[in-house]
Amino acid sequence: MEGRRVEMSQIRKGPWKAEEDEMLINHVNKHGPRDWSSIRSKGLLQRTGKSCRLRWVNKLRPNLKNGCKFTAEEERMVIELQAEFGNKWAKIATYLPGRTDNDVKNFWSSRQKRLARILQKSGTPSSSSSSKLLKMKKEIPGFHDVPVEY
DNA sequence: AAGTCCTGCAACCGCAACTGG
DNA sequence: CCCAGTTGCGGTTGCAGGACT
Repeated sequence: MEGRRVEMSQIRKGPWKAEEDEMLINHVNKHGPRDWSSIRSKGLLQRTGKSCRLRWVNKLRPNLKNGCKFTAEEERMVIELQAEFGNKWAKIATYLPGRTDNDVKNFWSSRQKRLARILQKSGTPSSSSSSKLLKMKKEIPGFHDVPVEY
């Protein structure tokens, strides 16, 4: 039996294909980075306006630092700005050329998890025996840039 | 060599904020 | 002013691929 019928919604979700990217870039080149929902109403793509905007802002826009890790300098800035503004990722991203709010958010989230792991390991003595989740045996990578509390 | 476990990232969701009719 | 549609934001999740056993 066929599981799901082909989406009645006719709205595509998930990873973007190269042709979709091309179509989106083309639209932005013609009309600028706006009118996102017209892309679907004109039948150019089966994506929601939200999805188009997100794709453009995070991956297609020119001058993005895609796929390269945050530098120590960028890391310092994020920490500092987060302390000042809180989780205002879009605002923080405006201080970091080539980085998006999603980049900053992901960076922060990963960092938080990393810190939590380290705390768990060094902090609570009893926890070391509890679950298999705690078998982070080897020393934490990048221990040098850890807390830096302010 | 082959699972299994983790991690990081792309993209989603819900709601808030804005816009124009 | 209200309402409907659109855009912006922050939190969250699913999964591909690397690390570990």
